[in-house]
Amino acid sequence: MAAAVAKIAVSAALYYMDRPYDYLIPNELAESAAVGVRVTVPFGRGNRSCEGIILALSENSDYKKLKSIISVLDETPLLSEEQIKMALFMRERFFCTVYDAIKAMLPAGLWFKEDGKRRINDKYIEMAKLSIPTEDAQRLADSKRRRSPQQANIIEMLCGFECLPSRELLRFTGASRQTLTALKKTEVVELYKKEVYRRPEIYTDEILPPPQLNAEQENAYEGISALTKDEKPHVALLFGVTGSGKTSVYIHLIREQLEKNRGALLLVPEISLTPQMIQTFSSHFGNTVAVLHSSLSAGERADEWKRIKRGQAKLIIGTRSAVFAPVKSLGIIIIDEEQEETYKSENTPRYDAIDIAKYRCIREHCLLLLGSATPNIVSRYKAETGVYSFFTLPNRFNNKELPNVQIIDMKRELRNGNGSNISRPLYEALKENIEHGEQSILFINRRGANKLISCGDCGYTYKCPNCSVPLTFHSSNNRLMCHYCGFSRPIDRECPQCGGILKRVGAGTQLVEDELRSLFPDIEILRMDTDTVAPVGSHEELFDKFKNENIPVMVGTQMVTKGLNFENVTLVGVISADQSLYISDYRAGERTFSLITQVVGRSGRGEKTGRAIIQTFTPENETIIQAAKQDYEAFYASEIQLRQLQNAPPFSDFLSITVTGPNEEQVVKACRDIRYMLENSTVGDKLKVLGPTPLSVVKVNNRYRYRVNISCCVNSQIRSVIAQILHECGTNKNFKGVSVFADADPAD
DNA sequence: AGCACGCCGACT
DNA sequence: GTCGGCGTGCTC
Repeated sequence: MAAAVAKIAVSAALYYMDRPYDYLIPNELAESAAVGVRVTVPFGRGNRSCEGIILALSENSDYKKLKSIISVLDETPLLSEEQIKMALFMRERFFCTVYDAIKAMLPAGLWFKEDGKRRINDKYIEMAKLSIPTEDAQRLADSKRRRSPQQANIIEMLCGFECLPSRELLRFTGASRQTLTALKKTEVVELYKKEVYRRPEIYTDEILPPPQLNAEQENAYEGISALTKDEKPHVALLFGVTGSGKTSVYIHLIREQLEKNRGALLLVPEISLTPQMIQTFSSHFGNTVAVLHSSLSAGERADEWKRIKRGQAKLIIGTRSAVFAPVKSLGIIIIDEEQEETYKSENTPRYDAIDIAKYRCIREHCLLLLGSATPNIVSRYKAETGVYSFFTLPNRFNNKELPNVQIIDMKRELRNGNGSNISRPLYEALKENIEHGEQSILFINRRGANKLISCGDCGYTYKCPNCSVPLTFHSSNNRLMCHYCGFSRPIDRECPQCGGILKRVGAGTQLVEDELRSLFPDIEILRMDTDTVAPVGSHEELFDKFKNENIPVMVGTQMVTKGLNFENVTLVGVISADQSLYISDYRAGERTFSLITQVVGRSGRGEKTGRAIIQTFTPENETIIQAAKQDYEAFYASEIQLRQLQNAPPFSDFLSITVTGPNEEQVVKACRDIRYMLENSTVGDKLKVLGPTPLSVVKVNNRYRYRVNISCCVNSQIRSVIAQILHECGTNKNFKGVSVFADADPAD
């Protein structure tokens, strides 16, 4: 008996009403309605049609009044049974709908737009090849030489190749389209369509041999490689100080897997900041590499996806969402710079790529390798307690010396009458570097600080009318903008309140650049921040310019800290080390340590020993001192004690339930109700509930945002209580007008 | 969310 | 009498 009923996840379902809905399969769709295909179904009172995906087939249903599937959208299933299982896992783990999970798992290009029209088509090009044996063709070409030289040229050219794209063939021979068509008619040449991939350009010249490993690297490689041979899935942490050559170890591990005909997945925090890394991997693995990241066009993304699915690409390098790549017989997942927050998604589904990677490793029997120069405290703790295997590369490659680091007290600078962003010692060092023709990088820690506009007389600042934040100045369009809702307005000539003079405050890149220009008027300065680098690939251009033209100074935010190697950079300045310390988040210390360590590591990558200058208003701060010494172990030792005292991760997990809505009292009230429900639930005694607390930016787009924080040891029982509460919030009329979502270990 | 069903006020 | 206000409840 054929299946008559399909269990379907529908797109219109909100979290609290998300469950498999049963639909009848009409006879004419009996063939095509398979598990994993998308369908359209009527849903709700009005029977408006919405998209769904078939999760399972069944012979009957407990439900009496079934509706029928309207149409089937895919010829072949988009998802395997295994991927459907993963979507269900994601729903449980990240409090999202099955459909949200599936959307995150597939490349955007595979989807119909909501209007149902725009779809990514396959791309074909026309190819030409000989349809007669080469010797005959050669003779034919000779005989045609006088009467039809164009035809002869084409035939001759094709004798040297198996096949050629028609376009190229015509371009090289200078022949016209008609000539080629004539050859097709006489059945000398065959024309056919071949599918091509819209591939993002990657550099492949010749395949380099794997790099030589030193004893330390060899050791780590051997140990990790042994884990890949175990039946049991493992997680390993590779702690390698900056410059210790983690990448070389990765290359050997990946190579080993590819040789066994297994796939490899390499996740990086942000592709645009790691062009050097991609180039390195391309030069070792050539065309088996696929690159996945957010700035690919829908077509490119869909094509890379196909190459992976067909097994043509075996090493996939990508950002967070690449963790879903359909790699054939996966052997290893490597997550580089695992402490980075970019692996956690900030919008629905709020998934953590590391959790997904662990899930895949268990299901697909492969190894998960987390790599970092400054491991996440939780990961390091798991390594210590034996949950993860632990490997270290304690020395810089070739035992290169660490940069000399100097901490500058900015309070003292201020007392000595220097109110600028550049301290005296930093100025001296820059001057010296410029004189020696060596390069310098200045890093601006912009978390928290921004380019504000304020009145010099009355102190007036511009506020966003929709959000509770000041507006920041953008030089690219000369307007004041809100980072949260996108509101913008032109800048006034004078203070709208008192008519005074408006000026810029805060250590924005622009401001530091201006200060540098007045200190060093004849020197070229490169500025790198989100203002200057909007278009795709422009990071790379700027980095190349910096390197090739030997520009003396580069000023930038976050993006100058990532894995770049510039041999001639011998000075790194951290303009303001403090800002990220004052964010009320248990990760603040960890983040600051990692950031400073990374920037300092940019200095002295070449022959010469580098130096670094860290400017701070709190020179006695332990974290800053430890980062200056690049002493991760000392930092870990003090941080883990602190975590124990605070009962923060890894000693407890954090979860949050966030409520947003246009009415502040109502939002706060909803939070209180949720808190009450949590405390009086069956797991109430296992939770510590805090809040309601406002988010750091309490109002965005005219919606207030408050949250209840839960500290506990998460388990499925607790998750199901939270799911029940979310369900209650969706159905109970007291929660009308507010929206509620849950998040495991929120970043904010 | 989005839509129908339902039960009370001012209109041809 | 009835057109339409938005409160209530459900979605296979």
